[in-house]
Amino acid sequence: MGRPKQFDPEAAVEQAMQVFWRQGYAATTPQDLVDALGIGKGSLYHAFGSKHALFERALRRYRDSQALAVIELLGGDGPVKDRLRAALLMLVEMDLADPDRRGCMAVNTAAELAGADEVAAELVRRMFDRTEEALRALVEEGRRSGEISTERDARAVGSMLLSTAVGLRLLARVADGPERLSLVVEATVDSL
Amino acid sequence: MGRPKQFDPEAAVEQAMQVFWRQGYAATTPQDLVDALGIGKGSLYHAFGSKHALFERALRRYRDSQALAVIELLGGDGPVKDRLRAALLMLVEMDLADPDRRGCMAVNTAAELAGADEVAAELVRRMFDRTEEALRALVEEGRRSGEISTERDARAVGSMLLSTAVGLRLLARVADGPERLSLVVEATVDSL
DNA sequence: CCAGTTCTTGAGCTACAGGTACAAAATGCG
DNA sequence: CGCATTTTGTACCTGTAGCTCAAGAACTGG
Repeated sequence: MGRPKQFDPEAAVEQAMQVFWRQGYAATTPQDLVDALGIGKGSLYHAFGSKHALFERALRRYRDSQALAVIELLGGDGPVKDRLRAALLMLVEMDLADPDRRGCMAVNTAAELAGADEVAAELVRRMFDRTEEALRALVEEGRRSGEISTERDARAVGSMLLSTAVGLRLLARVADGPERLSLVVEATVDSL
Repeated sequence: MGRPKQFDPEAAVEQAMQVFWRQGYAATTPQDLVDALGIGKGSLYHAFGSKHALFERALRRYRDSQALAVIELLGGDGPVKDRLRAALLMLVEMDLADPDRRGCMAVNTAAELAGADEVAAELVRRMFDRTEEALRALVEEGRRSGEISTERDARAVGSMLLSTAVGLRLLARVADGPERLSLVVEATVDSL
């Protein structure tokens, strides 16, 4: 029924995600989006309704593609500390390899919109919650296997690891080299 | 020597800092600034030149007033761990007590502008460097007094603490309560 | 092949961002 | 007091943000 779409909406959201990720919400103009998606302005608004709605879809896409990837990495096998180190190092490498140094979109969104956009804030909150949950599960696994001390509360350690990881990704935005970030990873793993 | 200014430039920069801190750079309009500073648009541009120049001054003011306060807290006396805990808890309390939940302006600026504004990025980088340096000095003091293990590199631990503190302040932007953040502080201090 | 539906494009719209121009007003100086 | 100098308020300017709409193109069912 009706004329078929001439573009793939998912691909368009993907492109929008890349732009929002690089520039943030406020600094991204409809023209930026039109250029990146390769469709007319009318199509954009017809398909997505508003800049904000498109941002929301982009952020959900980020969650489903990027944020989950890290969590899955934590759930692999092998020594717990090795998994944690591998996951953190992957973040560092990804962040530094990105020519635009965009860091983590959830982190950037928290910093930019937490106070003004409750929908975005809630999405980010949940992403953080999921990540923290995965970290806590990893810690508990390590406690069971004897790799991690049982002295400290697993929940507290999980929260601390989330905090460190979030800080790591923010520092990656201004870091002038990999040394410091790698040190953070080592010190963090060693602290368990 | 000409007509004297009818407003205090430093007080104006202070107000501008509050606005930028709350809303970020891109989301702040000249009108917002005019309203907050209580001066005419002509005076604003005559005195500060551009929105960006005013932002830069606001960020420097943030560094000199806010960022240095934390560093000074670390340099007090008493047990090292107590000082660290007190400093981190103060951050948490301040961040949660703020009705606008603005978090740390340096962190927010890093997230918003690191990729697009080298001047701002450099300012933030230096703030982070100074904080990290203070944390490292604290760790070294703790090592000398026997409060902190000498197994791990002091520089690495200092970087890790910076990362955790930065993460903490970002999480404060979306946190729904104090529990989790307090857990992070305890786990961090206990990890030393 | 026509009716009804959905999509596309680009022009156009209102409001405001970000800044400039300028003349009036307020000073110190000789 | 006249003068140069600086500040102030307001009007004004250009460009663009963010969105809407009209006109038509591409489809489907009957």
